Amino acid sequence: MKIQCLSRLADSFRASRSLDASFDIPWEPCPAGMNGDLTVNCFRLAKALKSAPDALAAETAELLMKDPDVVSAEKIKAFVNITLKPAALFRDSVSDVKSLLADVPFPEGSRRKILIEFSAPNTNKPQHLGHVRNNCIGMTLASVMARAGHTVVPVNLINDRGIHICKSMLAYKLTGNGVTPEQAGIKGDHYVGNYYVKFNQMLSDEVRELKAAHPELADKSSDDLFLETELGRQAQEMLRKWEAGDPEVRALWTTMNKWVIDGFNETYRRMGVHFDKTYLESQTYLLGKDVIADALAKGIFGKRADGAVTVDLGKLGEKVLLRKDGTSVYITQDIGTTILKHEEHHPDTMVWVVGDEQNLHFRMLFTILGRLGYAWADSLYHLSYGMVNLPSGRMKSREGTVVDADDLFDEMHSLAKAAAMERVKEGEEPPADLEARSETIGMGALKFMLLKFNPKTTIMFDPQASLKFEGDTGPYVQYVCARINSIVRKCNDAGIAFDPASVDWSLADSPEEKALAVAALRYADAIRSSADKMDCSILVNYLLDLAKLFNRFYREKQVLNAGDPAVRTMRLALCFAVRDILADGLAALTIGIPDAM
RNA sequence: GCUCCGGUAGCUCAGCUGGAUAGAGCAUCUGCCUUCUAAGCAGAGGGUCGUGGGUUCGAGUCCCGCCCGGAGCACCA
Repeated sequence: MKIQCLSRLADSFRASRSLDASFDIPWEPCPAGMNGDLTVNCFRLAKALKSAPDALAAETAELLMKDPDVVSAEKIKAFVNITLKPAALFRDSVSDVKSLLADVPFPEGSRRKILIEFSAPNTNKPQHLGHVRNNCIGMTLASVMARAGHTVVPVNLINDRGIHICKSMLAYKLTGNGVTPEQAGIKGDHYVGNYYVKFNQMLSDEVRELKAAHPELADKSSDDLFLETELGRQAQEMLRKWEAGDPEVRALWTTMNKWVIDGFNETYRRMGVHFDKTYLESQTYLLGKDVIADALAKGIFGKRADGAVTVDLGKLGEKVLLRKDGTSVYITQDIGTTILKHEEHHPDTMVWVVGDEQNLHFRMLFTILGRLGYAWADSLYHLSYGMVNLPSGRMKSREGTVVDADDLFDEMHSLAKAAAMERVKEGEEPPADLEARSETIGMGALKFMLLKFNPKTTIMFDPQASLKFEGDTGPYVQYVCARINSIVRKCNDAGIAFDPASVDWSLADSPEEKALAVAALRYADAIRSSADKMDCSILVNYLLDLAKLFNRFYREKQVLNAGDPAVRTMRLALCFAVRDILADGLAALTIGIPDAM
C-alpha cells in the first residue's frame, strides 16, 4: 500500500531533482507525545537527496501542507510531523485489508528459492529445549520466507548412525530383553534415550572398576578410556559391523531408529514442524569422499606425509578432509550432502539453522566449497543461533538438567488449562474445547517466547518467569483476536448487519484509531524484514505492537455500543482489519488462534 | 594465547543502514471489572547504555585500547 501524499511528495522531488523511479520517501510512525500520524525524518532524507536537512524539512513541510490529504505538516528541527485526514489515512491503509495482505510478498523479481535445513536430531535420545528453539526458528523462518513470496524447501537431516547410536543399541541388546516401547508404554524416542543413559551408566561403572584395578589410569577421562573398556570395544565393534552391513546389527538398528523417528514425528506434529524432505545420514555419510579425491587429483587439496588429505584455509587453520586411512570426517559428509542438496533442488540459497558453537565449521565448509569451484558457495548461509541456558547454567544431560521437549509441551498445556479454568465462574461449565484451546495457547506461548528473541542471542529459560501468559506473550496477541471474535459473535447474535462497502473512515479521527491504521501500514515490512534478516523476532515485536495498540483502542472506544451506527460500522471494519493482520502474522509464526479465551 | 559473539532499568530483552526526551515486559507500588472477555488498561518509581579515548552538527549505534561473560580453536558430530 502506498501513502498517497508521500507518493506525491516523492514525485515532486523526483521532478525537481531528476531522481530515478526507485526513490521513495522513508517514513516512520510519529513518536508518542508528538503531534501527528506520520513522521518524515529529513536527516535521513537529506542523505538520499544530498541537501541540507533543515532546508529540506522546510520544503517538505511546505509541499505537504498543500496536499489535499494533509491536515497539517509541522516542521520541528529536521523532522516533519504529518497529520492526515482520517479518510485519506484509512483509504491508504486498512480500508482494503485484502489487498494490504496481498501486497505483503516481495515483487516477483526478488523472490528466491530457498532450501532451509533445521532440526537435525540424533536418533539416540529425545529432543530437548535446545531442539525446540532450533525447530521454532527453522520452521518459522521457512514459513515467514514463504509468506514473503519465496519458494521454501524445508529439510531435515537425521543423524541416524555413528558411535553414539551404537551406544544405545548396545545397552538395549545387553539389557533390553527385547521389550518394545509399546510393551513398555513409553514413547519410542524416550525409550531409546533411556538406553543411551543406561549405556553411560554402565560405562562409568566399568571405568570406575578399571581405575580401581589400575591406579595409574586415575587421571584419565572416561573418553580417553573408552576403548580400554569392554563396553567401549563392543560399541566400536558394533559400529564396524554396521558399516560392514552385518544383518543382525542392521536389523536392530532399523528397529530402534524407527522407534525414535516415530517419536520425533509425534513431537514434530505437536509443534507443527513439516519437512519437504528428510535426509538420513546413513544414506549420505559416504558422500563427499569422491569430491575430495577429485580435488586432490586436481591439486586443490594436498596430502600430508602420513597420507591424510588436508586443506590450508589460511586464518581458519588447516582442516583434515580424509583421515590417513581414507575415512571421511564430519565436514567431508557435509561437503557431499551440500552438493547433493544443491543438485536435487537447485536453490538460490541454502540456509542451515545450527547453533553458534558451529560457526567455525560453517565458515570452513563454505570456504572449501568455494575452493572446489562452486559459484553458489557465496549464497550459503549459516543461521547461527544462541544456546538456551537455565538459571542454573547450561543444560547438561549428564547432570539430568535438560528440559525435555515433550514434557515442556505438556507443562505448557496444563498451565494454559489451569489459566483457562481460573476464569470459569462458579456454576459454569468449562469450555467444550478446553483441551484444544489449552494446546493452542500453551504452544503459542512457548513458540512466541522462543521467537521473541533475536536468534543469535543466548537466551535464559527460567521456567518460573518464562512460562507466562501475560505481558509480551503469545497469548497477549491471541487474546486480542479472541476479543475481536467475541465482538463478532455478539454482533451476529444481535443481528447487526455489517456492510463493508458503507464504511465512512472520516469518522475515525481519534489517535487510537489512527494509530492502528499507521501500524497496519508497517505489516508488509515486518514480514519482509524478518525474511531478509532471517530474524522472526521482528515480526513478533510488530504483532505485540499492533496488539498493544488494539487494547488501547478497545479500552477507549466502544464498538458495538458506539451510539452512532456509522461509527459502529467503521469500528467493526477496523476490528476485522486488525484481526486479519494478527491472524496472518500469527499463522506466519505457525501459531494458532483460539476462538475464545 | 588466537578468533567470533555478547555487556542497555532489580531481572529478561528491543533499539533498523549514526538523528527529536534511551524503550518494552516481568518484578515493586497506585488506580480501573453494574459498559463489547481484567490472559486487559492507565499511572509511578527505577538507566553515568561495561570502561577510557577518538571520529562529527549529532554516538547506545562507527573506530581504537582495556575490563568482564560465553562459544570455538579435533583425524567428535
